[in-house]
This record gives sequence, structure tokens and C-alpha cells, in this order.
Amino acid sequence: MSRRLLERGFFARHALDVAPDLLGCVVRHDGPDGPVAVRLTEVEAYAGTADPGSHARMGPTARNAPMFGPPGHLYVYFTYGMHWCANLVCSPDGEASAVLLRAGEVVEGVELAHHRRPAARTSRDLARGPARLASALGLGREHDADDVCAGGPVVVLPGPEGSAGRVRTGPRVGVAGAGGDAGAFPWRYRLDGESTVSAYRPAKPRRRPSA
DNA sequence: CCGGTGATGGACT
DNA sequence: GTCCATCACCGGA
Repeated sequence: MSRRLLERGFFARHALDVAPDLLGCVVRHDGPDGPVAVRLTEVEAYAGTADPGSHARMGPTARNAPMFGPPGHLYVYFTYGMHWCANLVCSPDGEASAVLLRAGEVVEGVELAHHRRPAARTSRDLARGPARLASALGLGREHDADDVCAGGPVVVLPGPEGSAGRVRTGPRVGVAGAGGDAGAFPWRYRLDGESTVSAYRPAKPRRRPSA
């Protein structure tokens, strides 16, 4: 009864076009301990080397290399000294863009997800936030650059229900400049009425500007 | 519910 | 040395 996967052409578009279509779709990782699947309720687009919030803004490096590769692959990165976050690479090969998986609802493997995230008190908190989502799915360094269109352990499936009419947009979360030029375009997409959507917080400067 | 803050390590200037 | 596409936990309302 395996549902058809999203094909590479789906991802070979601008991240701003892919992002809203990804809402309601399901990311599934069939790992060594069993499967966990998450229905996406919140994503963010990172588009091109000119995007000041993107890891690709300084050009290709060892870390962001998957972003410059073919679409339909994962870009998994490590941040804040302890968290992994997962993106889906978009755009044609050579053009750096990606969609960050920010939040979702665990629709399969709830027990395993709780085992991976003991701090989550409710199932709602299992994948509420990008690092939580990656952790619940069991995604880490070993999945960086994995192909999600090849029937491997990580796949993306069409959503069970249409999300038309429920897509909302807003500024990105935790990105410096999101309220300025980078916030001119709505790059954060979420499904209205979903309790798993993460709370919006503007990026907080670490060092105060001189008084 | 909310806001404030420490933890912690790799990438990059 | 500085900057993080963050989270968990704490205290207050």
C-alpha cells in the first residue's frame, strides 16, 4: 500500500514555491529502531546566495555543499553546539536553496519518538521546532545529503489531505534581519489551526547595540 | 501562559 | 574570537 513518493521535479523549483506545497506532506524515516513519520505544519524557505539568512550566503563551503547540489536531497546541519536541523534541498543543481523543516505532527512511531525525545511531555511537543523535529525523526549527521527521492530510509510522501486555504505566511524565526530586508518577503509558511506550529520569536541579539 | 537565560561545539572571519 | 536557521528549564503571573 506504499504511497507514491514526491519526485525530484517537485523539489526542482524555487524554495518559495516548494515550501507551501510541502505543508501537509509527510517526512518518514525508517530507521534501525523502526519508522517515525511527521506531517509538516511549518517550514521556512532559504533562497539563493543573496539571502542574508541562508547558510549559502557566503558561497559554497564544506558544510553547506548539499545546498548547492541536486534537489531532493537532505541538508542536515549542526547548530548551537547540540542540535541538528534538517532541510530539503530545492532548485536546479548548482542553485543554492532549501526548505527548513520547522515543525510537524508525529503521525507514525509516536512511542519511538517519545523515546528519542524524553523531554517532550506531550505528543504535541515531539516535533514542535526544527531541532525537535529532526530529533524525533532520528535525523543527524549521517543523513546529510541523503536522497529522499530514491526510496532510501528517508522519504517524503504527499499529504493525506489538501492544505489549500490554510497556508499562512510570516517572517522567519531566529534569523537576524528577518524584520528588515530579509522579512520583506514572507518566507515562513505554516498551516493555520495547527497546535504543533512553533511559537514565533524574533532573533535576539546576543550583544546589545551600544546604548 | 509568558519571558529570560545557560548550555555547548563547529563553522567561519 | 564571534556567531549562531535552538532547546530545556526556571520563576513569575
